[in-house]
Amino acid sequence: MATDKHLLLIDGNSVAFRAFFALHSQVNTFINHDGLHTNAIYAFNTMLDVVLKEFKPTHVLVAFDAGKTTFRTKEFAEYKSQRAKTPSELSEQLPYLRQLLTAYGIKSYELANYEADDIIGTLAKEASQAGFQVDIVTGDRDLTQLATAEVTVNVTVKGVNQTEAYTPEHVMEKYGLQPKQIIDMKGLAGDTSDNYPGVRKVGEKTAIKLLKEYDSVEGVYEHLDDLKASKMKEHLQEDRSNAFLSKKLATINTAAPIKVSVTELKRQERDLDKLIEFYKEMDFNSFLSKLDSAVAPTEVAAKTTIKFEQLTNENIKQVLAKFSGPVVFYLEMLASNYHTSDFAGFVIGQEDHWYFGRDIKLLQQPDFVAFFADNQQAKLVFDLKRTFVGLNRLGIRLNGTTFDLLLASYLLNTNDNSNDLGKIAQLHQYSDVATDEEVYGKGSKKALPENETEFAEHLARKARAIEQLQPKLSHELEANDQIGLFNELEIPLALVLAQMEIAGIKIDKDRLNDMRGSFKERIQQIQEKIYAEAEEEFNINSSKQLGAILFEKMNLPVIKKTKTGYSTAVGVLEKLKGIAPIASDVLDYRGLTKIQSTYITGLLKVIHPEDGKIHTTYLQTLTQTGRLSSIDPNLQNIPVRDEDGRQIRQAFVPREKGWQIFAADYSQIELRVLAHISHDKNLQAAFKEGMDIHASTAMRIFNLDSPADVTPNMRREAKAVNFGIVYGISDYGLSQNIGITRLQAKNYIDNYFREYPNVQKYMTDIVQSAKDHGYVETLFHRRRYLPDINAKNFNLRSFAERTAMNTPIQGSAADIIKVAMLNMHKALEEHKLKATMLLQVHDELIFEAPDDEIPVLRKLVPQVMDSAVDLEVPMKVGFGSGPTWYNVKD
DNA sequence: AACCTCACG
DNA sequence: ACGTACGTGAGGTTA
Repeated sequence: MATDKHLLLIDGNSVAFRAFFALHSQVNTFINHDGLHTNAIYAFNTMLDVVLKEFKPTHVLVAFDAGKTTFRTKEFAEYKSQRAKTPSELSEQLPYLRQLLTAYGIKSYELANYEADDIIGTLAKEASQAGFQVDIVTGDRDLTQLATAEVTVNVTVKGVNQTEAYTPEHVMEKYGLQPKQIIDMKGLAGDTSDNYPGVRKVGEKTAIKLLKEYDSVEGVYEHLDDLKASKMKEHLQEDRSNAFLSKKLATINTAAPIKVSVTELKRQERDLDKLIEFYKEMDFNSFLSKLDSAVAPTEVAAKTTIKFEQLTNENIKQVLAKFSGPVVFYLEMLASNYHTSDFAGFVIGQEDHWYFGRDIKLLQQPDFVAFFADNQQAKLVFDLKRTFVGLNRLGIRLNGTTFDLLLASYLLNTNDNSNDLGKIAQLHQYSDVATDEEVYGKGSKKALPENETEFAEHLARKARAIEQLQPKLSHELEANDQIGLFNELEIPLALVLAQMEIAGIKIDKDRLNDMRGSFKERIQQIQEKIYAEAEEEFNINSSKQLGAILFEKMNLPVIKKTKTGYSTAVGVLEKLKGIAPIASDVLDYRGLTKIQSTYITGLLKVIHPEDGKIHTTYLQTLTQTGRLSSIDPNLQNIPVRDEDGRQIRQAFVPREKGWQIFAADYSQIELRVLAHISHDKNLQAAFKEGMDIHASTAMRIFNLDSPADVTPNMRREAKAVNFGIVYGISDYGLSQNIGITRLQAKNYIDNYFREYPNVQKYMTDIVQSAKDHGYVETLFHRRRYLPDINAKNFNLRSFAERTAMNTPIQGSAADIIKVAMLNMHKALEEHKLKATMLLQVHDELIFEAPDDEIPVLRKLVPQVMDSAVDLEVPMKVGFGSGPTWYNVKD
């Protein structure tokens, strides 16, 4: 494909717009020293680097819109008139984009009365006739009408760093239309964002159907008489002129009177002096340091120098004695699992005195051990839990941590959930530290740099970044009213989680091995049955092959399709059960193989060879709501709903004979949280009276007088409504979930909101608050930004709205159990119990304890969990114990 | 690496 | 008209 004639055309306004919203959540952190917003410039620059690298064009042009009036507004005064004004934070950035492009040696162009689209269309045509390969980059799908064999239209997805390439084939795949029919589709469907009408009640779907039949708008109207009488036909007739007008508006002009020719667009070298000046003006330190490494490519990307000294047995005493005030400590482990990873090295220091060591035994020197144990000696770290576990493996107890850069960054913005110090530093405008990928590489090539100085300097830079970012992030936490959440919840919780991970849970390996044998036989039997039914052998695990068998060979009805083929998901197979026994067998097969691969062999693989336990890793800084997640292995999704899978829990046992597993869970914690934050009297009454909440909801939404009138099916439906409420309900979602019509679902929801009016008020208010502030909060001030809450795109916006409703509920529940865990950990210590907290599964805590402590736990655990917070409704905690996790019962 | 499927709260 | 339930992780296949 390499050619010496490759033209890249960028739709400047459209990409700038996408760039602006890609970093919209950070619009107030991307401000330069003159108070100029820079988020769109930054993201635009990133995009530019990506596409230049990807397409390696010889010629480049960025086209901009010239102004509001164009030949289209002459045609149709309302064109784009509904469009909200470009935010001033964005429009102030546009002139600087031109500066950036100039420094990059790239021409930009605009033309009075024409839009950027028309410039691009005209040049694309001209260039492809002149033998150029052309790539267009835009955020606007309308441009896919320009796709040809020579012209590829790359539409930005997920921000601006990724594009989807529309060739004519891809347009066909996506829409089932040829590129030139895109304008016919727009003609019929109209475009709300550009504010032209199309035909009433005709959307993309209907338009595509019509065009497949009649090819074009003209074709549709020529054959209008063939259509049988319908509302749609009436609309088509009435809106005929709109359809033709809309098509005209959607059509890109490929003969605009432009004054540049392709040959003038040859890409020039970047003007490094200009670019450096520009980046300094914008405070783009990360781009600056990249530029440095481009100028002097052998050096690690960082712009200042750093000094360090080797730590040795001889100087430890003096080094430690000299410290005063908070000390930064960073321990490096390269492998993904820190419970088993080798130690690579460490750095310790303060105020630009950094001490580096590769020999981990140095840390075990008594002065050092005492230093770590000293609660009065403040330490600053990155990833406290990881550091605690690492030191614990060396027999060292870490106390006195006052700051964790990773945790602080997560609380400030859960959207930036990287675990890489370098990346996090960059997000906070600190660029003097490389990312691990830059220094160590990735995948199989990940390794320490050969040059030890480079390694030491990388660690020293990390330490310095922690120290320098601490005041800024602490200040931001304070501004967000999150100091309590940070100091009193997440920091101490990191230590509790670390100790749970370290404790691990004992596994009965023999039990798992026995199960492996019996599952293997059952799988074999059912596999043979399926082969017999299919009359051939195939890979049942392959949804593609399975689809071919079911829907092509056996001709079963296609219920649902996925992007790539036939869906064979549970719901589909359930529907086929009645007509084809093979569907039911495939379901059984899937159930068994899932248990076998994920839970039996999967868990056997991660049993620690020395202690026979499984040590999971909790991710404390990942979820958007404040929940934990569990990996390597995930112990938060061990089967419980089906009996076959549930038996896996028989392998989770106490670490010693004469001990038991004890488990306690919050009942309906999310609905209780909702009752609390909505102050809804009716919902609160149900909890205060200790009613069965789903039955209570059923009585209200079905208007029943007595609990005895609630049928099991009513309770089931009411339960689904309660779930739906928590998730941010929609009639469609509810109707799908319980198999009723959308109208019925809407009816249920209306009834619900009538019975629980303050819940409805909460939903309305929280969405409005999210729109006003850009984020929502939990009871404990955990924050989630919702950059899409004001999006024009219906899907993005709706999703953000549901998230706004759900996050305070799910997140507050997460806060509450975290408090309970802290208090529980303290209580076990205070009561000097041997009992150990092992696992957390969102609303549930699992312990192991000697038999004689079980009666103590039965009182203590519910009491501690109950009193974690004081809500307007009571908490309820269920609990039980038994010889294995499977057998816990009251 | 992306997709599908399915395990949990 | 739009097309969905909220939050996760892992194994297997396919590209």
